[in-house]
Amino acid sequence: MQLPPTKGRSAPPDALPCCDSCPQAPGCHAAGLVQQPRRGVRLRKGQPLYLIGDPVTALYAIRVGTVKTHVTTGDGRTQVVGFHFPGELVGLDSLTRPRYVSYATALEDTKLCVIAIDPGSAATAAAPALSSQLFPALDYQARRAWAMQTMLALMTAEERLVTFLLWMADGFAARGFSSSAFILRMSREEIGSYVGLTLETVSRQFSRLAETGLIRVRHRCVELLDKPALRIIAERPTISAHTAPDTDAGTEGAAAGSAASNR
Amino acid sequence: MQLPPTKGRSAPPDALPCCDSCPQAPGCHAAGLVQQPRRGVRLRKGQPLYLIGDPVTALYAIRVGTVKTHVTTGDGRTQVVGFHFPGELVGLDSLTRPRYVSYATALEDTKLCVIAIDPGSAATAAAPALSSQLFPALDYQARRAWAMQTMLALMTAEERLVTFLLWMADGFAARGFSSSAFILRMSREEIGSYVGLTLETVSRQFSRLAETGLIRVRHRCVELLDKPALRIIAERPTISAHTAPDTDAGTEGAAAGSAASNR
DNA sequence: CGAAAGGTTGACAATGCTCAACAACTGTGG
DNA sequence: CCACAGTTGTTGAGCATTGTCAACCTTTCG
Repeated sequence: MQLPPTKGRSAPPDALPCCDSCPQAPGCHAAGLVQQPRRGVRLRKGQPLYLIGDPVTALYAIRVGTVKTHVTTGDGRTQVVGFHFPGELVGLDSLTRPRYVSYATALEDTKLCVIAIDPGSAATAAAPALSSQLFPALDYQARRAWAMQTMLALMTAEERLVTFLLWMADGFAARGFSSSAFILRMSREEIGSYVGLTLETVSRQFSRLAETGLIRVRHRCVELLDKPALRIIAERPTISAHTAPDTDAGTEGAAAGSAASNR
Repeated sequence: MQLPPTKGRSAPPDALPCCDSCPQAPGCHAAGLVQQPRRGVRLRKGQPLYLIGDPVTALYAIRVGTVKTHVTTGDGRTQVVGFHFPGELVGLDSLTRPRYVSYATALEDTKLCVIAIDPGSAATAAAPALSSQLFPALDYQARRAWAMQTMLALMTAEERLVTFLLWMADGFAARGFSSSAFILRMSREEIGSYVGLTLETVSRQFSRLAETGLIRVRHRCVELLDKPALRIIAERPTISAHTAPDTDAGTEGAAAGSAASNR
């Protein structure tokens, strides 16, 4: 946690047992990605998996643990761009690039599979081989980025946090865990950075939701007490798939008529 | 502009001359995507290319014109998710899905190439065939979504608009046009929706930038008078690729020490 | 046990939104 | 070609949400 960055990267690549014994095998985004036996990496809480600017040599699949990807801005601010959970791939955003475009850091003790990438071949040679496996993962990534965009553009603080909690809940549910009581692996500051709020606002909104009886928070332990109500809050500014396709709502130019506004 | 949605889609698919005569041929994201001769579509200002929920039958490459992709939210608000310019692909975000996940609407009179997609095969059969061509486009899309995410999460109104203008300028420059004087094809409201602000704020910030002498605005006509100064404003909260990787700045856990904050 | 990190809460300020009036431009029909 | 209506853009005043600064509490971990 206080180790110099290099330490994390040189972590002993002890060979872990392969997918057969992996708890994430079903539903793993890396399933069948490479045939050769994979190496593993272990990270302790706070250790970096890779740094921005490092040469891209591998893609990682999480076996156990949680990882955040993040960047820093010109004026020293930190921006979390993603949280990654067991079965997910880390490093996808850098796949076509020679060097990583973000940091990846373990939020807790974490074990990962290393999926080696032929240096430089990512965008070209690897494409045919990987694409059928990678496509779903890329698609997933794109869809999530897209959801983030609409969330950041037009949600209030409350809506953002409720949405975030429901995303977390869905993630836990997908992995067979309770979706109504779970532990957040990240700090308030990291949550805030991710959803575009300050840590104080995150804390306040959590308190407010708790007062209302919708959730229950103690430290990083969260209970969703009224999921239907939460869903309503979160889905207020969410995309409506088929909003009356026959009305002229779809046509542009007439958009000014509607009371369209942001936030 | 006031036509029923169906009209736009049934626009006469008059066969346009192929890539040889296309002004966008160099740098076109669709270059070499499909061998067969392509059909074309023409849209007039305000006409939809496709509607959310329509079955995905094609990908489109813009020959001339500008297209916006947008969605509507549960409470009736509109969210612009992308502006698309000549040489770019439209419909990528829906490529792996059976139905379009957004609207696409022409912002001005527009001509497009139709790249037919075997229904349902997008995610599977098409993958090997298309991937090598599609990869750059998907990568580009991912990178842009990512930039949007950081912009929406931590930029002020001024920073967002300057960034937007510079993006536009880069786009024009890449197509051989002046990057210091150009015409915005979209309304203030559409710009605002895209960058997460209200149209009033957009207007006000433009005025303020004009007062400062950094830009010059009349209607939709924009001149960038002091691009270096604009760059400084925009890059203030922008990702720094290699921020002193050796200092402890990269390590997490110590992040609390730095005055990291959002917005 | 004590220090450090993380979380909560309060007071205040400011950015950006809402409502509203008005001005400028576009396009259309007489 | 002009006048009008409709649309788009500008500007102002007030307000609300959220950020800032700061103090204090709680948990964790050495």
